[in-house]
Amino acid sequence: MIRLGLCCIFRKEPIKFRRTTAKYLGKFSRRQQLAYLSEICMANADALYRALQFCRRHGIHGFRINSQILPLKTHPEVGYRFEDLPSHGKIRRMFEGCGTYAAEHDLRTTFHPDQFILLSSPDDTVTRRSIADLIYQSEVAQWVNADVINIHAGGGYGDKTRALNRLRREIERLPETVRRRLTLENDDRIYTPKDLLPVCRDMEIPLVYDVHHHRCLPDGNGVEKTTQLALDTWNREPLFHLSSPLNAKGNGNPRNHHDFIDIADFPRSWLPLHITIEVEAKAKELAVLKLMEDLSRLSTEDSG
DNA sequence: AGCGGTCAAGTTGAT
DNA sequence: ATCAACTTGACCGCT
Repeated sequence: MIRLGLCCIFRKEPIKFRRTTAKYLGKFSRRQQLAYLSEICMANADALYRALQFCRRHGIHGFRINSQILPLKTHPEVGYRFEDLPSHGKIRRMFEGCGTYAAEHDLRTTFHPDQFILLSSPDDTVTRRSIADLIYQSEVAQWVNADVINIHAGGGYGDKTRALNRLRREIERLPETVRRRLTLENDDRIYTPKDLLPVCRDMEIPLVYDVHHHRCLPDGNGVEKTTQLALDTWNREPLFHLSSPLNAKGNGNPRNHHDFIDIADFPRSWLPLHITIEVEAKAKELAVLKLMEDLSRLSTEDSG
C-alpha cells in the first residue's frame, strides 16, 4: 500500500554517485573535460542501475535521483550538451535501461532540484538558468521514466503574493516535458501548504506534502486536513516527505534531519493511503529499512 | 592510506 | 554592506 522511497545516496551499501567541480575541470582542455565528464556520467548511469536493483531486492519502491547525475550539465563555464559527450549514445541507453528496469519492477523515480532552482525570483537571469536546469533534469527523467520533478517555491522577496504570481507565470511557460512532472513542496521557512495549495489547484501542479516542514512552519491547518488537501492535488500516486528532527528539544537547529525516523512522527492518517513516502533521514537505506520494520510491527499490533 | 579543504548556482537574516 | 548558514558527501591533492 505505502511505497517508501530512498533519497539519492546510500549509507552502508557501496553504491556511489560521482561528481566533479568546475575548478578541477578548468585545468584541462575541452576535449579532456568532455572525456572526463563522459566517464562520470557513465559511472552514474551504472550506479543508478545498481541503486534500483538494491531497492528492488529490499522492497524499497522509490528512489530520488541526485541533481548532479550529469554533473555540471548547465554550468555557465563548463556546461555541455549531452551529445558532446564521447559516449553519449551508450550512456543514454544505460539510463533507458534504468527506466525499463524501474517500470518492470514497480519502482518510482523522482528528481528534486536543489535550492538554487527558482521560478519565483525577481532576477530574470536566475529564472532562466533555473529553467535550463529543469529542462536538463526532465530529459534524464524521460529516459528513466521519472514522473516527478519537485521544487520549492523559493524566496519571499518581501512580498509572497507577488513572488507566487511570478511562479505561476513561469509555470505556465514551461516546456511540457517539465510541466507535466513539476510538483511544489512546502518548505520550513517561507511557504506553507496553505500558501501553495491555491497555486497547485489553479495550475494543476501536485503538492508534495512535507509533514516535517509543516510542523516547523505551521499554517493553522492540521496534518490530517492538509494530507487530504494535498491528496486532492494529485492526478497520479501522491508523493509525500517524511523526516524526524535531529534535536526534538533543546539546542541545535530543529530543521536538521535525524539519522532515522521516529515512528511517532509518522502520521497515523497516512497508514491506509496508497502513496509514495520519500524518507529524508541521514542513515539513508538503513533508515528506510528500519521504518519498514516499524510500520509492519505497527500494523501487526493494530490488528492483533 | 588517510585526512582536510573545497565545492555553480540563491535567499535570508544576523551583524 | 558583508557574510555565514542552509546541507553534505565526495573529490582532489597533499602529507
